[in-house]
Amino acid sequence: MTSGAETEAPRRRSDATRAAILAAARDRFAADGYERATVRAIAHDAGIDPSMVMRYFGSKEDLFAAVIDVELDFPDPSGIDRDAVGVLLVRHFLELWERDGVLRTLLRVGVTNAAGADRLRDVFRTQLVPMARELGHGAADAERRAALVASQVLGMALVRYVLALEPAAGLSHDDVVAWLAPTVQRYLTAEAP
Amino acid sequence: MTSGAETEAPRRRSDATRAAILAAARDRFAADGYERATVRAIAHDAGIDPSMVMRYFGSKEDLFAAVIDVELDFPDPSGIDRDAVGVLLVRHFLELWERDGVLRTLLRVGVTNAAGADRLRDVFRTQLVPMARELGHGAADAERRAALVASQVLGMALVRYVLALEPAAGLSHDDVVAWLAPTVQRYLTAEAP
DNA sequence: AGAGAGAGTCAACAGGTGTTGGCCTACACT
DNA sequence: AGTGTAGGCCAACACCTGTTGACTCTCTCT
Repeated sequence: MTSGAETEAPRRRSDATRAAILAAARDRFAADGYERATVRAIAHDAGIDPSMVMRYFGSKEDLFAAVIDVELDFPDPSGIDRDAVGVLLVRHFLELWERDGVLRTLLRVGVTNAAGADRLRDVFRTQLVPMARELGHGAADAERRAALVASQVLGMALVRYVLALEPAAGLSHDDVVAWLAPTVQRYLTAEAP
Repeated sequence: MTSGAETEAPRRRSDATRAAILAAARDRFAADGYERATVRAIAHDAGIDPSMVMRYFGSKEDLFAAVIDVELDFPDPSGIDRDAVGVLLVRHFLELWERDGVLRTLLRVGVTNAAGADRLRDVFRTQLVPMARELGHGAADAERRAALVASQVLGMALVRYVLALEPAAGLSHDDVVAWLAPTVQRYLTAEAP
């Protein structure tokens, strides 16, 4: 993230610590899941005392909420090329998954933690469903198609980043796009079977 | 493990307890994941003392190993109908997911627990890869195709049973088959892109 | 009937967890 | 220079975890 908005320099030196805690927490949650990512381990990674985590974020749960509260700029659904939406979406997801660890964190934690699952459903509802609606489907149909897309995209993320199932984890971006884009394209634009 | 050696009826009344613990553990692991499924909670569900869990299974880890050690009879890969493999596989998976909770347990735990992830990779390697090979693909290609199938099938299980993403969770079996079977069919039999 | 083992309970342990409050230190401002 | 305060550490708390060993009950076999 290049901070272009802030014209003033970071006055408080606490800002650096706060950022360090957030980064350490993101990585630990992504690597270990919610329960096994201990406050002590996160504090150790950030180079500070565990009690500082509480002072800055209140509780472990609030810290996790702060981690998953970042923006996940999806492509603008309005005016997308109807025939290229599959390629566009798969490529975009690959970049999103690999840029920072937020989506990986979300997936790993969402499986056991209610707040994580909520946020995941939220991403689905505010990003994927509008895109399906933009392609001209009614409300119920759009939700169904968005869910199908989610199943394929999340499934690939699962085998690739969480389970690290070897052949999937080693596929190039182009390979993934070549195989998955037609699937996503069909889920979004093909006639209902 | 089907105990083929014992021809006699279950003599010991401990067998009932053992089964009760296994069932309670399966459900708790599936519902809460590995860490949050405590030995105390499992024992409570099974109606016995926590120490009995240890006496019967040695440790929590061994208990989990026993839970995921059950057979998951997949369809015989030899002599399958090449053009119907998509429908066959998706329908079979739906039944497998909903019959007992083992696969759901595996998915939920596999995300944070190494043993669960191992077993999941094992299922993939011993069941899905041979099926791809049976369809005439070389070793590397078969693994790639099997991984693609796994991504779609596990992804649907994820949104449907773990995240309970509403439109997906409410789809009928026929709907799921109608949408997913062509995807799986393409991953297994279409020419590589 | 008596003995022995199988099945089960109880209470406690050692270690790890999130969380809290008191104390120290170093900097910024007057 | 003196002082207030933000930033940080330390030690402890209450609780929960997996796990253990001693004890009791109850059936079965001789």
